[in-house]
Amino acid sequence: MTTSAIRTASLARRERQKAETRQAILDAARELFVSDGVEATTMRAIAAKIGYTPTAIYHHFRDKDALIVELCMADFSSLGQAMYKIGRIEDPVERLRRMGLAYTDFALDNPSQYRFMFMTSLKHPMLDANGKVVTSPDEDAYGFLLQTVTEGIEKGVYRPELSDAPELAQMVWGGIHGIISLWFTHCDHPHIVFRDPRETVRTMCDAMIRGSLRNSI
Amino acid sequence: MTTSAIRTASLARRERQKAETRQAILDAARELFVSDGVEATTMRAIAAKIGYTPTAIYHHFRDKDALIVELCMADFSSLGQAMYKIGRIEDPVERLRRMGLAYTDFALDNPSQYRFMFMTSLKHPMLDANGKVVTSPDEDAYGFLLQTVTEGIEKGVYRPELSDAPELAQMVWGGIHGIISLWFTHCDHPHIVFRDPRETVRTMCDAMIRGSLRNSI
DNA sequence: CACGATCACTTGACAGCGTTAAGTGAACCT
DNA sequence: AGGTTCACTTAACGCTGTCAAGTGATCGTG
Repeated sequence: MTTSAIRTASLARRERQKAETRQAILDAARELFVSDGVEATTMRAIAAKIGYTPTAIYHHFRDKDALIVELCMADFSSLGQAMYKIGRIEDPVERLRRMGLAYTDFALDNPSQYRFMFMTSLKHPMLDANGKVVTSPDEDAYGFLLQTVTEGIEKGVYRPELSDAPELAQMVWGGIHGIISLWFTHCDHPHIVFRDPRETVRTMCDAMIRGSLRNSI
Repeated sequence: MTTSAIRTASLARRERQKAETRQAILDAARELFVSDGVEATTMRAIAAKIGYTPTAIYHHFRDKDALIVELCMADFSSLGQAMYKIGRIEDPVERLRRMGLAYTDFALDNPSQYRFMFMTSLKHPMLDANGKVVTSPDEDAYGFLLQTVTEGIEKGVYRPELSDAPELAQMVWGGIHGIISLWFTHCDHPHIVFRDPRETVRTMCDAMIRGSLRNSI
């Protein structure tokens, strides 16, 4: 083994070890965020879970928010992939409906992630080292939604007054998001009997789509 | 002046003074909550604003949450009154539409209040001294909504499969809430161009109602 | 081999938070 | 005049996120 080979090998090991503790921090943080909530999870608790001191975390992440954002990015990616799978469906209206239901499943299956993905405004949104916003187009769920409603508009399936793709997209997204987030924050309300959010979303999608089509059925 | 008259007079003055500082705390808290947000507002800041020490607040409110809830109650009342005014409209469908728009106006005109009314889960919901939930029926906005959709169902204006009033109510409420809350948390998002939420809500109400009516127009 | 540098990590602290036990002093009733 | 009440203060507690300074193993180089 040459000296340079040893050098690179040891360097690689150092970097691998650093990456490992970084990942350990992420794993511990994710677990605590999910079980206790983001706000209630302390840097000290995350550190204790992996046997480090709290300050060790700051060698891997600028602050608590950066840690949250990092986990957020992974979640956006997996949500985007769930949307991507549905992209195959030919009919843009049926695809829109299915995307809505898949989005709802994602939210209800990952409530804690959903909370900090869509129910909080993160201070520094996901920026990479160059300061550019990180979103690979393959994973951009909103992009998929926008494209799906655009296809519908171009095909002329929607009523003529519904020609603004962003408005249509935000109507659908917002509508579903509202049912989900209201459920998350208020399902225990003593005076309101909440219906199963999946059912309500389904009903909403049907009503909203039916009311948006040119040929009302 | 009799002694008993003096007694009651001084007692009344004491109580009035206590009520005044209590109100001063509420006013200061409201102002800071609105300008800085609930989370960012500290008990110390509220106290400083009215020239007291932080601990003084605890003689009037059990904790910070109780302070928030107290303000919340006033806001629920004024939202309820806004809904009540619309109650006169005869046609339950048009009334529903107008309630949606009024709700949206309330939310966008009082963003900070809306945030902690509907976008956070309060630990101890509004309970009075007897432990009963405080909501005078005249001010229960959700009750008005429920009644309005119920009237529509009874009149037979909605499609037969939409016969569950709570589901219908939560569909409408959730849908509007989603557009509003998404706007609040994400309107500054660098990659998403948000449409005016009032417009989007209007479009949604139209589409949702059209898609829910028995006689699709 | 020895020496200085690197760097992941620790120590010990800081300021700020919500909250509380104990104390103070003016107004009150007897 | 003396005792009680009570709105309010003082001083602290334990908690948080965060950081400056230090440590020690590992490393490249004379």
